[in-house]
Amino acid sequence: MAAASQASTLNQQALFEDQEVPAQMAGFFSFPAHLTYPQLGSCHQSFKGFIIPPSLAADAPTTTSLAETLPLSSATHNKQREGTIASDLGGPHLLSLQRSHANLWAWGEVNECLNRKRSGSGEDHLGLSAIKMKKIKARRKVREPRFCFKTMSDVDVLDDGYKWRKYGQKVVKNTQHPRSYYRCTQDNCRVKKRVERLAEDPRMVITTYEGRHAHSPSLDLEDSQTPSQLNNFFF
DNA sequence: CGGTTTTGACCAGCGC
DNA sequence: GCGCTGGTCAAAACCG
Repeated sequence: MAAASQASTLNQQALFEDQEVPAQMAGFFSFPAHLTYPQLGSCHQSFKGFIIPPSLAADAPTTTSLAETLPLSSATHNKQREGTIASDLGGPHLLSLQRSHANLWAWGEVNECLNRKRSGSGEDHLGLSAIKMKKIKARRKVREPRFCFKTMSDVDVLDDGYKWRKYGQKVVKNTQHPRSYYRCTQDNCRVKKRVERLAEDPRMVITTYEGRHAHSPSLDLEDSQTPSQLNNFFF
């Protein structure tokens, strides 16, 4: 489990589900290391991410659909196009997302998707068929809030500061890489996560968190930063 | 020896 | 109703 927790270069897309993400947050940016992120906990490495607003994310509850809806190229294509989150923050302005020219590509994509969503054009939203959407909505009723990352990494498990126990592994249809299932080891914490590699590009790891931690990240880590200050980083 | 991983079995939801 | 698929369980194996 923990042996695979050292990722080097990360390049991620983040999908916030069932959460209110400020509209100004959508886009590419860099997550600094040693801050606490919702459901991720304390990240011990910096990574680049792509936030999808909940208005878009709400219809993409599975990692499969995430992979389908977000072009793979958007992560790699924007390596140098991200804004930044200031790490020296405090008070209400925890986030400082720079909406620069260099970020236009990402913003364009988000806005385009938003417009499509608003106008309700077509039967397909983000490439999902009506049947699939129906299926997804049916399942969403009983699901905890989820949060997905698409990561370019040679290791599967992101070091997020929490302790996980693997409880299953499954070969998913149409993929050559198995999906692994993890559960938070903390008592009374029902958070789960799934880790799988993208069929189209095995370099990409998709991590899906389900539920919210009811506790702080593991204390045996060197990070002594007060999680309470940053637990509501986004929310 | 206790915690973690592996892996086959089982179950529930869904489409046909 | 049946078969397929994803998700979970649980016993055995593994490891520090």
